Amino acid sequence: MVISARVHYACVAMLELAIQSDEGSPVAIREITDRHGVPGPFLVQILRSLRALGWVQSIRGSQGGYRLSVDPASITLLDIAEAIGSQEAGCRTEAKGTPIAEMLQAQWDDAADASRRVLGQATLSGLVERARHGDATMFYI
Amino acid sequence: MVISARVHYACVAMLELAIQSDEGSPVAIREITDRHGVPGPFLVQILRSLRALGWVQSIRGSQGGYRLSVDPASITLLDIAEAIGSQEAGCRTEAKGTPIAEMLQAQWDDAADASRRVLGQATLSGLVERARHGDATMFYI
DNA sequence: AGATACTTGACTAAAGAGATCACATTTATA
DNA sequence: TATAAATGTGATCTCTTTAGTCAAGTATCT
Repeated sequence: MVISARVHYACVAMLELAIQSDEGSPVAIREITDRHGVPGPFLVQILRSLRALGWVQSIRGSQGGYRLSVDPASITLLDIAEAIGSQEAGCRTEAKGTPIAEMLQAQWDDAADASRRVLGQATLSGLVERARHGDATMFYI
Repeated sequence: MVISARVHYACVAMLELAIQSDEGSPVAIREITDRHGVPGPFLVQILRSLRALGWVQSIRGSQGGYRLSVDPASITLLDIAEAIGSQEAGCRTEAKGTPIAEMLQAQWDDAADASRRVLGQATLSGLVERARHGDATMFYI
């Protein structure tokens, strides 16, 4: 499970949208880039992917922006990492299927599963809750 | 924890040496490449790294080869992955230290730790034992 | 001597990550 | 209706890492 900048930014964006999903107005890209120092055009690219997944909705024009279009309790960091990230988990060794290689592969898979289990339990809503209770500086607005 | 081909091959090599550590004669690179289809010159490069770590010993000349120079019970897959692999675990996000970013970072760290815990328990001797008992085809010679 | 096997250092090709840009389109609001 | 504020789209670019290669040299057993 490799966490690239792309995946990290995608999670930041989803969390920002989840936090502000109560309020009616959509969130502009600028709001996110300003707060997190994410390169603007790069975030656009990532939001496009998120939109293609049906997880966010975009509103064009003045006062436009993005809004979460799914229940934040139904999306985990694992979902985002697997949807946005590229490599198909673990190691693609191929080569010859010797017993040693197979045994190793099983270990790599076990390790990857352990990571996945952790990330699969972190829902957006859970993280938002945690942030709200744990740290007062989470309240913007 | 990313398992590159380099790390995988390093583990294959260490396991091969561990299996044949009983016998007096060293193991030639050819024996390993023949059995596992690893590109020869690439394996040489990897064995150099392992030698620099003090984990294997090389014997030059005819009838030469490599031999394990540490207790196979003292080396885990995690040790090999961290020594041979490049990236310093997890995600180097930097950017701004917002609460969201920190919270995410903690999750990435948790996930990486979960992987490490799995690999940290897989010692070479443990794997060799398992292979010997679980699968008769492990016996070469 | 000669075959076998490791030593060393430099080198290359391909892929992926992380952006960046220009230009088009949509919409609220004055 | 003009305009500013936003997103939409596709192409492109550079840098780093990964995987793998090559050539020439050195040591040792038989």
